[in-house]
Amino acid sequence: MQEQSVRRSNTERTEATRTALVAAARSLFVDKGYAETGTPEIVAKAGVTRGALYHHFADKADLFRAVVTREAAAVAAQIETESADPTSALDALTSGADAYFAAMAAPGRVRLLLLDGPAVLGHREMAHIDRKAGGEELREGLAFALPANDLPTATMDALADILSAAFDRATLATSEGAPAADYRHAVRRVLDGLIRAGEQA
Amino acid sequence: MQEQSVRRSNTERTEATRTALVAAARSLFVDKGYAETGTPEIVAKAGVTRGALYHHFADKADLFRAVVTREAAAVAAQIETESADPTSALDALTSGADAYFAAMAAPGRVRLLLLDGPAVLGHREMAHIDRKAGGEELREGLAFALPANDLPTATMDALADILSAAFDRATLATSEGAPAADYRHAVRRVLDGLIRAGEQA
DNA sequence: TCATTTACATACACTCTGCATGAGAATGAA
DNA sequence: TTCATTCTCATGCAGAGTGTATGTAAATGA
Repeated sequence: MQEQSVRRSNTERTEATRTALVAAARSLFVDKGYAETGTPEIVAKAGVTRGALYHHFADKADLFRAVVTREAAAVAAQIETESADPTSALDALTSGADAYFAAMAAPGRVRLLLLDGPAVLGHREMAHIDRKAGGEELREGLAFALPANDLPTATMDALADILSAAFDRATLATSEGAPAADYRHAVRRVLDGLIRAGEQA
Repeated sequence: MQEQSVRRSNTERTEATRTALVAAARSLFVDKGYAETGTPEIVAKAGVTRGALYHHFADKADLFRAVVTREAAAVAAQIETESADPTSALDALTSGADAYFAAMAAPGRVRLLLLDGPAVLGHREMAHIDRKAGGEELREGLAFALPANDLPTATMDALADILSAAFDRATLATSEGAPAADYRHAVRRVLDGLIRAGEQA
């Protein structure tokens, strides 16, 4: 007869250490940033050794990738649940933008997804992670708000790309203390202009 | 009587080593990125020792700051000389955006100013460097294109901020191989919408 | 001329990353 | 149940890199 506290299945052990590592890493990455956080500090907080880290993750960036992937999924899920059904084309876009701003207001998300993420993993991989996590609301919202035959698909994709960059800058600025109202007004102005120009065309 | 090659003033020596370091660092930062470039490699290429580097610069990031500051000034100067005088409000903005795209097309500038710069120095300091280098064309262009009494100053500043983020994303995307025409059309669409909405207000 | 400052060069201490080796626990087949 | 195999880690090591402290020669200027 073996005690339950000692006897653990491998899958249980794996999941326990992985989640402990991801949680500890997220906390430290948020507080100190990726470059300033060392793996010894992470494993100390997680209660394991560096050997466990390098057994489960290829390297430090791979652990960061796991943290970012979780976070992107959480943002997408929150947007999904909190987005109200639109009453107009403009409302579809602005409410979507507001849902994005609200989701990104959770502590640490700006640093993980907008600052360190692109720097460590690159913009290409970040875009891939966001897309896989379900971050396509903006492209869909644009396609709904603007007549499909008005703009070619490639231009629509580019438009969604630069608009998401504008949204990111707005969240970044507000996270650094800029008044949120100013950026909300600016975003609304841009979206309003797009809708009106689309209607007149 | 002393030979000229041996006898050098301190200011000459300082400027020579500083420019050699900045040039070598720029080349390596562009080719390999900031994190992947070590100070031993930089000083070897510059023909000096690490002692000289740490005598003239506080640390590796400070040397990077010197590189970025020079580059931002070069971009601002190129935009200044190449920008045509506008014939309309929309033309003022689009031609300014085109001048920015052209200036950022020079090799290495995307990596220095849009990728590694914000990651190493932070967005706040990058914005400060850009502003000190003269990167205020966009705010001035907006103020000229949109009626001043239409929007409060804070909203105008926020609008310029998120638009510059959109421009940066467009240059980043094209530098990664995306068709430039798609992003030019998307940018034009956004600017066109802003102007029209401003006129109708 | 000579004291002081400047501009470096060299050496060192420290930290971090990634890997290699090995031990103990879990798994699955006989 | 046994036992070979695989999995999950722990420990130790090698290499690289950063920043600093110390020493030295040249330049400055009184």
